[in-house]
Amino acid sequence: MPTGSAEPARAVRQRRKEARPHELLAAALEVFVEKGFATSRSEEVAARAGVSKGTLYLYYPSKEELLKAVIRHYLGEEVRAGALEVARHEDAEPAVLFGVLADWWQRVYDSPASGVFKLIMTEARNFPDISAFYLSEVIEPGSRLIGQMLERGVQRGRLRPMNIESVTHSVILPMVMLCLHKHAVGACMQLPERSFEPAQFIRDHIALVLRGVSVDDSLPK
Amino acid sequence: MPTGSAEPARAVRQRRKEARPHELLAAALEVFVEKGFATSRSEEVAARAGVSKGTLYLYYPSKEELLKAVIRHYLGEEVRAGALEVARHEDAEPAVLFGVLADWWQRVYDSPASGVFKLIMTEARNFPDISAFYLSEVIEPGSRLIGQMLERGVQRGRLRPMNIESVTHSVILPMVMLCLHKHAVGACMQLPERSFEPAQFIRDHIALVLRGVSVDDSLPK
Amino acid sequence: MPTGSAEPARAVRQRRKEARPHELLAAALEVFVEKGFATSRSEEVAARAGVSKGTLYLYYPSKEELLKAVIRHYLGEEVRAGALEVARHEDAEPAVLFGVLADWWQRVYDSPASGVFKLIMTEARNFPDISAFYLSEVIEPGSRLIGQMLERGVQRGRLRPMNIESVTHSVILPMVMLCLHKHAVGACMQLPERSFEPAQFIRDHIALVLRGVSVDDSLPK
Amino acid sequence: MPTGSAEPARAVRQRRKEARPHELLAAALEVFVEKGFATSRSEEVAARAGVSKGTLYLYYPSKEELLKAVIRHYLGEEVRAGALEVARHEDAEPAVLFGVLADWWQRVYDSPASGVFKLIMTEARNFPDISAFYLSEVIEPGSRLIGQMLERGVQRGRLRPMNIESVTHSVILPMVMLCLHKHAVGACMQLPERSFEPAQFIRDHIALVLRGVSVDDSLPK
DNA sequence: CATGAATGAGCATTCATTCAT
DNA sequence: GATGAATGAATGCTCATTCAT
Repeated sequence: MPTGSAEPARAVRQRRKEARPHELLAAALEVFVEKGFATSRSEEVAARAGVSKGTLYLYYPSKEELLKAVIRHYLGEEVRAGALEVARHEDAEPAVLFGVLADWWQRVYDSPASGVFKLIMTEARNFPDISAFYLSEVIEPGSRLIGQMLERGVQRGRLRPMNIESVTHSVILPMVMLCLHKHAVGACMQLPERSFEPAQFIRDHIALVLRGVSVDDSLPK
Repeated sequence: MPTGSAEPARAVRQRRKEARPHELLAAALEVFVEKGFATSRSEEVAARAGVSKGTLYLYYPSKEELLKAVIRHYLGEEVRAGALEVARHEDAEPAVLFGVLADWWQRVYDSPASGVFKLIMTEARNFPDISAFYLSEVIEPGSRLIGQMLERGVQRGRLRPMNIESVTHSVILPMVMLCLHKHAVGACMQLPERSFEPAQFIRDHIALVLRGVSVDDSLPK
Repeated sequence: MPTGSAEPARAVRQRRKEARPHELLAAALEVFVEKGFATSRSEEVAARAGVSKGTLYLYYPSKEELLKAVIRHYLGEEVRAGALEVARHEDAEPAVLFGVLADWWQRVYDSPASGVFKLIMTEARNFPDISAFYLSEVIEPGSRLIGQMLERGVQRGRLRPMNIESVTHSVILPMVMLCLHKHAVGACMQLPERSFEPAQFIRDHIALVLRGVSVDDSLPK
Repeated sequence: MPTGSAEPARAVRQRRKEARPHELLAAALEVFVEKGFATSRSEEVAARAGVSKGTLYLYYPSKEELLKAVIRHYLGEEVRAGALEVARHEDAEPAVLFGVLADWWQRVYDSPASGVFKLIMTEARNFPDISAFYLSEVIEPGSRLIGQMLERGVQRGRLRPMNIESVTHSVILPMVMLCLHKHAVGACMQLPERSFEPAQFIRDHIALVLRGVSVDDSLPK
């Protein structure tokens, strides 16, 4: 038996085997966001990843664990990237930092990761693990990051004194909502007439908040 | 023959029959928001309304129709009330109108109706009817109302020229998100330390946006 | 209170009360034949008789008892009538007796009683009472009647010697089958092209059998 | 590595998978005929085929489709076989052809296929598909076959001129009725005293009709 | 490792029957 | 008597999970 043909095959097999978890997570995210966790059939996840039902269970012991893995994977990754980005501009002007923020949201909104927010809102209550993870790995660090950003701006006299908590949420909540909307109503209905432009909204909203918190003489004329 | 004893009995029966739909809708909203539509058992809805499984189906032909009825009932009611409220202050100052808005959101947030927003985000994609209803009965009239409010402010020189669309969403989205959060992560996790106060946030956020769109010299010093 | 208006009302009520059982049986026969016993809803029977669900149970203690009453009523009645008719022509020629038979079948076929045969074939196995009733009240006396008719013809030299049992069934079975067909396939499909005429068939079939059992020289030329 | 132990296992599995549909159809026919379609529990069908509820639905998407498959399978098969048989004797004497007919009916009566006639009478009205199938696949070709047989007999001067339609039905209807009876009254009641012998009846009836339609001088003395 | 046939717990829905009015 | 609201047992069907191949 010639091994010449087997070796590349093994290589491909090897590659597949390593790629599997990612393929499965991607497929699962897609299906879960589309149909909701409870109404998603594990067979469809498997099919969309190009494997059979049985194979899915080789990698994740249950549908629930798969869900948690999806959330951990996609959210952890994006948040870490965002934190690094902000850290790199630590000393920048508020306007610059807000720009970095807008960029990050734009990226998240455009990526599949945006769907994870829908999953969290949908499933958090059924799976407290998810709430805990979301709180400790996303909300907490995210809020701290933005809070520090705002506080530094205040200290430097570029931003007005404010309720840091509230403003932080004023920045974050509409962005999360935008992601949710994209995968909920937005996915099955076209907004009518004067259609809504997410990319524009992200910039506009960040700018609006910036204006709202800036000291008067730093406002753009 | 004294009918005195029969009358109240009939009255009670009658009252129940009329009250049933509302009791069922309330129970359904509760359960659907808590567990998600797909994982809610119709028997639990019935039980929480104090009736048996079968009775539920005497009033709503299917779980799905029950869901739609819940959304139509709670959302329609609140939106109508809000529209009337705003209409009554048609000529008021932007600040006053924003105050009316904040009050309305506060009421919705505190009422069970807040859960409907979670239902919509959760189920819209599976039941396009819901998306259509939400768009035509909530988003459309709500946006128009706020849009007009903003435009009038601009015309009178109290508000800066702005992208009406974006600002409208900047006002609405975080409020919707707040409702969602209340019934998702918020329902099973206590926010830690510097705890988040929704009532405060509603006021702060509305004020922030107001500041962001006001002409400079009308800003509170 | 004037009793003048009450008296006729009582009379009507009385009349209704007495007519009820028949109205219910007629409605039940109709519905049972149409939908099959198991798929018939007792509410529909009641509705078709113009009363409410509850009233039905005032007259018959269960759906099953209603079924048995239907069969007993319609079948007993027709068979008794047929027996009398035949008895009245006891001494007639075979040809005349066969004519009486054809007339009886024609009447049964045209009346709602035809449906009872479907009910029996459909439900006999689930309710052995029905089989027993059918056997003892219909098959037994009917066969005996026809058997005697044939035997007398043989004794008088008008009919050939034959297997009485078989011929009896040759007479009866297609007639029963005709009734069944009327309420089964015949009720939801039109026979195509050279359409089948039941009235004609009844005559033809009886004639065919008569010819088959007649002594050669009594055959119509 | 010896594959000797793996092969039979796969073979068994394979064999089961191929055999399943037939096993299920056989079990379904049995149960449906016994209890009636509506009162048959799909779980019992599965159990009688030796599999679990879920497996049934792996092969047939619903109880209704299973019913149609049963009818199509059993009836189609038998009718095709009968047609071939008759075709093979195309030029034979009427008496021979009638013998072939009697044989076919005897086979059908003895086989489980006889139950299908009960199913058709029972369910046709609830499922018009079944009526259509029965008409086009059984009644139509069957009648044509017998009609041609009779016509050829007339042309050759062996049979009297007759109403072909009626005689065709005189041949068929009692046979169908016999099948019905076997699974209805016959299945739960023993005919008393001078017991009825189906095999004898089939021969006798065919002979009776043959005698009824033969030209006088060809009648058996 | 991968497959997909088989399983059976779980749930929506129906409807005969009851009973307060 | 008559009504129809309420009940809950019964059953079709789905789908996560297992395991023999």
